Formats: sequence, structure tokens, C-alpha cells
Amino acid sequence: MDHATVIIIDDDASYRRVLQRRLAQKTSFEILAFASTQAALAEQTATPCHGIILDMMLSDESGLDAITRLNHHFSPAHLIMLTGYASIATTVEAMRRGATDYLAKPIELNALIQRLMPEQTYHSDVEEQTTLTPAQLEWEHIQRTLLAHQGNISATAKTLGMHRRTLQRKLQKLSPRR
Amino acid sequence: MDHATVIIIDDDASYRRVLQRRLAQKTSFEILAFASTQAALAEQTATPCHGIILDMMLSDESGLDAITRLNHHFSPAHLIMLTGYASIATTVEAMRRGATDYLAKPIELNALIQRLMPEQTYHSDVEEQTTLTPAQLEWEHIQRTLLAHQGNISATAKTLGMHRRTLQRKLQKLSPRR
DNA sequence: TGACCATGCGACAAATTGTCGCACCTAGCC
DNA sequence: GGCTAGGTGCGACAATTTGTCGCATGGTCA
Repeated sequence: MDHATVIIIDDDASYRRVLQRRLAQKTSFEILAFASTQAALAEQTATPCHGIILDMMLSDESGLDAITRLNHHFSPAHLIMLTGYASIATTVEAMRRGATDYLAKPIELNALIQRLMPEQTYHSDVEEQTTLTPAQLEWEHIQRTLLAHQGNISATAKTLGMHRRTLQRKLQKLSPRR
Repeated sequence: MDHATVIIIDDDASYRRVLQRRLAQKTSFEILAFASTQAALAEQTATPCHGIILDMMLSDESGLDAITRLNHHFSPAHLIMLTGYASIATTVEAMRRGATDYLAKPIELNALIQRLMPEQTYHSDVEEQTTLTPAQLEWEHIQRTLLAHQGNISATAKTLGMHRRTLQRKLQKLSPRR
């Protein structure tokens, strides 16, 4: 039995529970799961924290903003961002703030575990690279602009020359990646 | 006049030259441009290196492998990866190896400069006027891809994941103007 | 409290894309 | 020549996406 913990933070209750159960099955970590950063930070941890799996789109705040605090509080060996809305821009931002990894949902459990315990195997497979589709390129551009405007949708839509309603709709869809 | 240099490494000669000229125009850095990492490393630098702009797909090696050596040799304040084949996985890998930024081509000059000198700017007014619309970016991207396929419309449409009929129609329209 | 702004979202018209099909052209080959 | 295999241009119609308007909610500031 391992005495280290892995913390999951995701506001999607079913996703969180499934992940918790399956990680507990396949690893020897103690898996704690929370719906918010606050809840996680309130936790008194006796055991060291091996990893944190953090959703990007929390209902009450951006996962980006949580990175620093979580790192500070738990000093995990791995801080893995997880999101269905992945983009280069947010990846860069997350890594700068101290994330150690960034994965796009849906992710296979084994891939996640491998990122959590890279000591075993893990050859950094730099995946197949294809030229971007216009949709992907647009997504990246939108994400970059959005970040430059601190997430302000109205302002972003204006500078992109796009209707706010359209931008909203595009953002609701998942990342066009893959 | 600034005494710091910015180094461009890209094996595409025309892209490299255009970038060099335009950066020299818009900033006060001394801009050096090389086709390979070796050529850059051979350079004797008297002035400090402010930034390195590194293409991911060099003909003789992966830009990823160059990151560590370049950082070691030049200790730039910014090491910006540039690629036409962006993916989350390579972004993560590049950031881990010491890149400070990662951008997908085509990228606007102003966006690049902003990443090079984040201290300045956030004059939102300047930025608002120079941000390309998604349609403009797409146009650039289509033109690049078309060139890469020697003008073959069918092949271009396929790699862009776009219907040939749609590409035809886009090409019939004029370049989206600002 | 009121003015202001950002946001989420429904609804319907306008515009763009996907799809199928067909004719024409060129190059390579038996 | 006749055959085949792409590539191209374009019409037509359905499917999807965007533009536009409107309204309700929630936060901020004075």
C-alpha cells in the first residue's frame, strides 16, 4: 500500500466519481476527489500528495487560477490539467503557472496513469503531427485572444469581428482537436 | 538603441528573412537569423540574447531537441517555439524542456512581438486594431497550404479537412480585407 | 437604487458548407 | 486510338452555421 494521495478536482460529479473509483482500482494511491479548489484546500493532509488532477473549467473559477495555490499548498509531484476545451494558448499558460502536464478529454485511464507515474515506461510520444485544419487554427486564435482579454467574451468577440452569440456557440463546443 | 539580440532559427529561408526584416523594423533588437541550430550555436555573441524564435520542424532535427542546448548557450529571456503543426502534446513537451512560449503559424507579427516583449503593451487599443479576424487567418493558412501542395486544390482540401467544393468557393472570393 | 456591462440562451432569418452529380481537360499506358 | 485515373469548375439542394434581436440574470460602482 502506498501512503501518498492523488487529488482530483472536477466539478462534474459523475466524471469525478468514475475517475476516483477507477484510479483507486488501478493504483495504490489514496484518491481524494473534490468539486472545487476550496474544498481541496480545506483538506488536512497528513500524507504527501503525489499528484493533482485538475479540471480546467471549474464552475466557480478557472482551473488556471487554482494552479499556484494548489502547488503551494500540496507541493504535488505532478499537477495535471484536464480539459475538453484544450488549446495551445491555455496549455502554455497552465505550464507557466506550474502545471506539469496538460491533457485533452476524453483521455484514456491508462494514459492518465502513465502521466501520473512516468517513472514506469513512458516514452514521450510526440504524437502524429498534421497541419492544422482551419477549425483548429481558429480555435487556437480564439483561445489566444480570449486569454489576452482575460476571458472577456464580449471584448474578444469584438476584436475578432465576430458576433458575441457566435463566439458563445463556438466556445460551447469542445475543442476541434483530433 | 537596444543592444540585445533576438535570434531566429527557421529552415524556411523566405519565412526567416521576412520575419527578420519585419522584426528589425518594428523593434530595436538586433535580429540574427539562421537556418539551423548549429549555425546559431556557432555564433559568438557579445550582446545578451533577449529572445530566440525557434521553428519546430527544422530539416535536420526536431526543434524540441534544440531547446536545451540553445537555452544553455544563450540564456535568452524568451524562447518561443513556432510551428505549423501544433499539438498539445508537443506544446507540453516543449514547455517542459524550457520553452517559454509556443505559437501556431500563421501568427501575426504583433502577436509575436507581444510575446517577445510582454513587459510593454497590453495597450488594448493597439492590439485591438491589429488582431486578425478568423477569416483572415484562415485565408493565410489556406494560401500557405495551397503553396505547399503546388496549387493542388483537391490535395489541399483534403489536408485541411475541408470539402473541395468549399475550398473552391473560398478561393473564388477575394482575400478577406480588414 | 439606478446605470452599465457581461453573460446565457431562445428563436428565426440569412449565409455558408456538405454532398452529389456531371462535363471537361490532361497525362500515362496498352 | 481507346482506356483509366486524377484534377478542375460549377449547378443544385439539403444541412449546418452565423447574424440578429430580445430578454432575464448577476455583478460592479457611485
